Amino acid sequence: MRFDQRPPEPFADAVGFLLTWNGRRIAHQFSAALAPLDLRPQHFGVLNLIAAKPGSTQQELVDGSMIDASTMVAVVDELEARGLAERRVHPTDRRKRSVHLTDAGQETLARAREAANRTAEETLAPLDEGERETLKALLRKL
Amino acid sequence: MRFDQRPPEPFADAVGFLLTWNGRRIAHQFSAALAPLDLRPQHFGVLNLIAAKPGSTQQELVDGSMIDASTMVAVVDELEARGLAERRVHPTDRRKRSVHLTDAGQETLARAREAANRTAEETLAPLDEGERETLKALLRKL
DNA sequence: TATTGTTATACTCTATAACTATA
DNA sequence: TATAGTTATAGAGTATAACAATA
Repeated sequence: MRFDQRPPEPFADAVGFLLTWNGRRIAHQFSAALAPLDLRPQHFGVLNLIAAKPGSTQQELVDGSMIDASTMVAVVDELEARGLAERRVHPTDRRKRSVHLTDAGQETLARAREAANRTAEETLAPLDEGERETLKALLRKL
Repeated sequence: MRFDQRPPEPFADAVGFLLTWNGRRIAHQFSAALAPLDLRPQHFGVLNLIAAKPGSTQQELVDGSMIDASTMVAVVDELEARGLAERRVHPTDRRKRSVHLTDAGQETLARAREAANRTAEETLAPLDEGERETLKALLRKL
């Protein structure tokens, strides 16, 4: 899908289309903003979840995200392979793994958050502060 | 991706996330609404383009949509195989194909438009008329 | 029996590149 | 040489189902 052109006119009138199109466009830009850090949106989301609750089990990460169990394994695998997170044995249940951030993971998360904020700022530039709040409120209502 | 649950709280505060999530959710519902007619959103879009300009070449359909040329071949193939559209020889350029709707295509398009409107109505139910206009205006600005 | 994590696999969707026939 | 349409193929991304270890 190309985002370098305006959406074709016949469609630009439908709210649903506008939402879908803008949603994809923003997801795409967000993804591009994380690329220099070698992260995809999923990694960013999971890093945030771990930071919010260190020692989460993978099941908890699945519940807190919209990623299914087998994909979560792959995401945590990648984070672990790159030294951003680590699996530890769970204190009371040997089936479970407690997932924690490493120091490198903390740093990478901080930089990713900066990148995310910068992109959000760029994307929302056409809207002033009040308009952003209005948009957020409307989207929450949906 | 599951849309049967609310988005996880830590993310629900970011406008970008809300846009992406709602965009996907709506695309998903739209897709589901077209499924009984055995159409995917792409088919619907292309049917609309043909209806707007009967006899369009596939290149014109590509330019008017966000679908690339090889995918367009597949979409038109499917429409043609199901008797909704047909390729005719182009009057002046034998490389080109003029794509037209059949009567069945017209009817299916009409029913698809109804389904699309119905779904849009359901999805946007939480918003009153003024709010919908505001949302549309904000999304156009982005 | 049920759950956690895992693996292997299949499936969807789309883009890329190469080909043909025409211009 | 360039363009319209086509085909074959490869890639990303995700979901499904089956499995081992543990509860």
